Amino acid sequence: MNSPTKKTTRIQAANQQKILEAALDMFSQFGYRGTTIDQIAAKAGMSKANLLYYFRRKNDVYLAVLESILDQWLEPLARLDQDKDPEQELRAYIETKLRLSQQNPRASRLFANEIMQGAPMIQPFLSNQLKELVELKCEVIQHWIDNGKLQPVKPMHLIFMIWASTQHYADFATQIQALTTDTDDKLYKDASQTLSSIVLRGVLVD
Amino acid sequence: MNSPTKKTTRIQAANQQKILEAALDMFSQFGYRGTTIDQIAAKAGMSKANLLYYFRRKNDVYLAVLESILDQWLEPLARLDQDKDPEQELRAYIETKLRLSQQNPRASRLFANEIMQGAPMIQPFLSNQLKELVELKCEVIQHWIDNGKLQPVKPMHLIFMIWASTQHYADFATQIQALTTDTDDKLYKDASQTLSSIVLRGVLVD
DNA sequence: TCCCAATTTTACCAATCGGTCAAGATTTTG
DNA sequence: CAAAATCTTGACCGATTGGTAAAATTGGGA
Repeated sequence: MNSPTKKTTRIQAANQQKILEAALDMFSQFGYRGTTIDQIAAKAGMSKANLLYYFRRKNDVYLAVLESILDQWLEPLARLDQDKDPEQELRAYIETKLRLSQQNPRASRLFANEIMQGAPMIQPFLSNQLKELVELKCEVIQHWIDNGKLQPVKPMHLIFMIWASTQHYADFATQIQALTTDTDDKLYKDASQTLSSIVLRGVLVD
Repeated sequence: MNSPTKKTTRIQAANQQKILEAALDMFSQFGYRGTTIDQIAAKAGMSKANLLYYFRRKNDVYLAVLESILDQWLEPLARLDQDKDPEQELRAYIETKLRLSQQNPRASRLFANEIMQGAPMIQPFLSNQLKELVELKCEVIQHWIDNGKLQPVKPMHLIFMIWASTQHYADFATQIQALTTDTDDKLYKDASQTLSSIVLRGVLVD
């Protein structure tokens, strides 16, 4: 099943997918400790023992789901291009992050949950891949600042600000739904407009 | 113990406090389902049965901790004063929220955790107290916009932005610690400077 | 169609979980 | 100081949890 030399059968592919979907739902809501194998199995429409035929332990399911979302997390930031216009780059970055939040809020919440639990499973990812990428992109932002294209802000904190304000719509969706009756599309449209205008007006040099 | 006519003894006061402290720690990390009574008791330095002498059920502990932080959540936003200068008010709001994040990150994470679990315990708080306050303060912000003091942004989204970017330092502290070696004080000082400058430059009318 | 591999289900296990209770220890009160 | 009140804890309970093994069922290829 996790052997690279074995073929994945039709049933395996289907069931693994079902399990990962169900697991994403449950882990993103209740975290690792708060989610039971039975919950995931029920959501995936199978028995617990059946689920454990495909993934040996609860931990393996969790890691598989986490791994399935981590590349998504790196990708938008990796796109920030030093040689392009900062206004366009930052606007695109905010857009992409909001699109992610809208299209896969559970992934955002899973990530948030993992971080709040102290990131037991992804500490290497944070300290290596993410750290390297963030440092690289801080240099991009600093380059723009040094060239007089952006106001002198702390690059890392600008990145945090964009992460925070775009992910918020996914992570705190329950709160937001209690506060507004806007449709999803209107909500994200207004978010995009507001965040872009404030961030860009706040960092661009005229 | 929860009877309003009974005196709280010295030991009760001390032990209840210990339990709430320990519970804040555990619930903020693992959420309701992921936290056991034994964990809390161990952290509070007592037996599980002793803990249950003071709080009848796990749910009662959870509610007590939640209730102890919810007023903190309303208070900074409640202070936004329509008759004062928006620059000062927004700056103060950001400052206060960052102070909260720095001084009680666990409360922030507990709140985030409760929201991500679908807010089963605080739906009334969200729909009533918080909603009313947010609507009221949206009018304050809209008033400033109508008087030409702020750029025309969606008030609710400005509030979300400030919440998101200030709470992020508490909620994602593990991630931030992996990305930077700054001291806590330097981190929050830079956060304050960056967030204030971007938000204020982004919404103030010159 | 048959046979074997893959998949699913059932039954089971030890450990943990939220909670209860009663007895002994400690603190408070008059 | 003694009695009453409060506090603490070990033992216990039924239910749940992550997981295992074997039996039953299904799928696929010759």
